[in-house]
Amino acid sequence: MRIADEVSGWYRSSARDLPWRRDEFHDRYGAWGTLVSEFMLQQTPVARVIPHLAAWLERWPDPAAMATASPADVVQQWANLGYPRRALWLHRAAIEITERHRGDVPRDVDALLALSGIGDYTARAVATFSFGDRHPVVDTNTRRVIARAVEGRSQPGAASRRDLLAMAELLPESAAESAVFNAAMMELGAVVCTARSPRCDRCPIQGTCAWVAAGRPDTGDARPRQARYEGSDRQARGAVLKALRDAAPDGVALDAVIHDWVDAPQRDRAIHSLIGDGLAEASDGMLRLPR
DNA sequence: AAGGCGTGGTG
DNA sequence: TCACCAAGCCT
Repeated sequence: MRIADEVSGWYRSSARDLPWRRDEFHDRYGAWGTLVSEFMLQQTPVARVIPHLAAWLERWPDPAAMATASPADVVQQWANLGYPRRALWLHRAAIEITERHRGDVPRDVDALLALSGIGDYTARAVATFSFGDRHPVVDTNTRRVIARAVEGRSQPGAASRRDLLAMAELLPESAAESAVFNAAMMELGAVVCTARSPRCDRCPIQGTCAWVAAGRPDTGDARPRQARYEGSDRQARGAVLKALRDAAPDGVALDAVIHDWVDAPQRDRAIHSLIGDGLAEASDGMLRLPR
């Protein structure tokens, strides 16, 4: 209760002005706008999402419009946002929404969870931030704030569904207040209670934070480490897909795809795994974005 | 359920 | 400089 009041109060006075927090954004794009923004924000920083979001929604203003696009168009428009499978999942979700829900983004969390590319975070984010319902919305920021303020640890553990219960404990009674609080916890983790250099001097709950009270101890970090990118298969996939985007719509001759790549077997693995994911297709000796 | 999956900014 | 990190999801 105390945490919610303090964090929500801080949020109301100092939240960043982001596109998806504006009334006109919701008036114009409704829950579809929220859904698209949440897909883009899955592991891509806010600053990189903003320039792409408006262009996407102008081109495909509702799920039915997106459902008529080709996978190639979607992957092309996704550009360099990263993790391009998300573009395919968003496209598939648009088709599912059109077929199962008459083109309207569902409000029910279970219906949202049943859509492609939507998990615990995105389903509850849409239900909460677009429809105003009362759910625990837990992302990496929320987990870090709870780990520190409540549990007195320097970093959260691996993501777990238990996190939903921990956040549910802190939620205000009213749906409207809980929506603000969910956004406020994410905002606090994003700009104050950051992963590396937390700005505790500017924190609204510094006085009640268990981690601060304990002297900000290093309690270790059990989160799984991200694998090295340089030299990885992921890097090769990224290079192949960039070549296909740059050469769209015709594609690239199969024997010329990232021809200078030093590790040839790795390049071939990348090509085949992209085809397996539906991010590329081969025919007539050419590799191109999927039609 | 641990590991795979892009890309770019930063402390 | 370079390892870390980012409004996660899927298998």
